[in-house]
Amino acid sequence: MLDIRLLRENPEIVRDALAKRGEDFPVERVIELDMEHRKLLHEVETLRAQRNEASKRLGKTVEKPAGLIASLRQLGERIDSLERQVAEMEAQLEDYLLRLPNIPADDVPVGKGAEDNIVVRSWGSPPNFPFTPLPHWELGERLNILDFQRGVKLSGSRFYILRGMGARLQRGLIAFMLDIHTKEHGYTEIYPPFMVKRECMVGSGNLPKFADNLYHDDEDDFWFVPTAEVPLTNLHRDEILSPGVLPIYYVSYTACFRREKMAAGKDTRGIKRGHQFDKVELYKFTEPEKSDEELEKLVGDAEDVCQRLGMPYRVVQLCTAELGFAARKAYDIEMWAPGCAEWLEVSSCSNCGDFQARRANIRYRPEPKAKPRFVHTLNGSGLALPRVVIALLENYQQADGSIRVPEALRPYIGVDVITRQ
RNA sequence: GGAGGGGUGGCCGAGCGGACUAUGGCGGCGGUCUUGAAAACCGCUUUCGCGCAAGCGAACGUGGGUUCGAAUCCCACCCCCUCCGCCA
Repeated sequence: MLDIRLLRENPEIVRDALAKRGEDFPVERVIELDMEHRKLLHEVETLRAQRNEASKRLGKTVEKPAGLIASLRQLGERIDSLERQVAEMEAQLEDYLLRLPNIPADDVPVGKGAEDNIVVRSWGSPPNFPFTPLPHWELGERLNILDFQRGVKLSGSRFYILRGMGARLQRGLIAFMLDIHTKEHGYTEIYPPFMVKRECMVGSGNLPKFADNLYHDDEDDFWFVPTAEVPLTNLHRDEILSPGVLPIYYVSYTACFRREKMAAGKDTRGIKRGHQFDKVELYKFTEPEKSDEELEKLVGDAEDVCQRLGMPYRVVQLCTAELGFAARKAYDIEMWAPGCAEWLEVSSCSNCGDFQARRANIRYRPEPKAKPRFVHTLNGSGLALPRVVIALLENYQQADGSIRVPEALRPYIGVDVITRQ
């Protein structure tokens, strides 16, 4: 959520940001509504002050004059009706504000699509195969560690089964990543609920605008998390953090659930895009002045995982049009997958500034007794599991279809090579 | 799921129709005293909105209602505790 004052005082900044993102939004209508709202609020508060004052006097009298009570009743009715109008306007205003995306940072490249993203660095080089590398779906089925048919039997398209060393590989990767981030990068591990209340989805920015990508339980109004970013953001919802506690670093493993309502058939092959996937997520709460440098460090923490796995990757800075709703600046990390010959997004690291902090009301006190300020929040995958599994299978495949396990991962997997069981 | 009890400021806890943003205590901060510290004593200790400001308004789990006026009375819901039932 943006500060309404920004719209009041510098609407051109908001309009400019929307144009850069390529989004439409009724900025004028919101400004108008805000003005009407304040006018009415002022009116109702003046009347309330009158009532409070008269009511206080009435309390002190003994005789309780009927005329005064009658006129106060009338005043009360007027206040009541105005209050309803004010509440209605507030609800409207809030709904608009909740649907307004974050303002891109000044150093975000302006662009219209993925082709305008900028590759900021690359690491490693694609392996040279003396044979034609296979895509992971073929490798996985030959090794009997991926089972697509039975996934569909159980749950339909975009579901799959990991079997034997496939499941072990994913589990090992999760433990491997969690260990790196907790032991070496200073993150505290959190195991959160996978279903959360509606307010949490609003706090993180997923509701009200992106309801159609979320799974929802009607009976109890639970929402399935599309990423651990949602529960992690809300860990400190409605809190004022004490001086000295920032920055806070959290890392969390969760399953993630997404409807992925896109063109049927897009990315359906393999395990690249399922309705359920695992992810290790990094999250930071920082002081506003520190969030830019913390984003760079966050990306570095995610890259570290790629490097230890020896996987070729590149870091891409997202242009304005590609930026997520809540983000003011973001980088993606993409691993090269030689079998399906594409760059796979294994991480997206964003600085959300105070956008989520405003929605979720997360503040901190810079000094004892100082006025609370909104924190900045950052999130990044560290990393998304199925895609790392894809890249690993495809990069480490051998001529006989077996998979070498990267050195660093061996303690977690227990074997040096994955072969057909 | 059933029965009973309860939700008040950072924490404990009083208030049960008007002077209550709210007694008191703890914790925290500042001061007096002291070579220093402790003790004792004194003072300060929520947040948001509107407004240039003075100031005004709002919040006692949440939402409704009664009333000139609600932390206080009524209704619904949520959460916590205890007991029972069920359960990985």
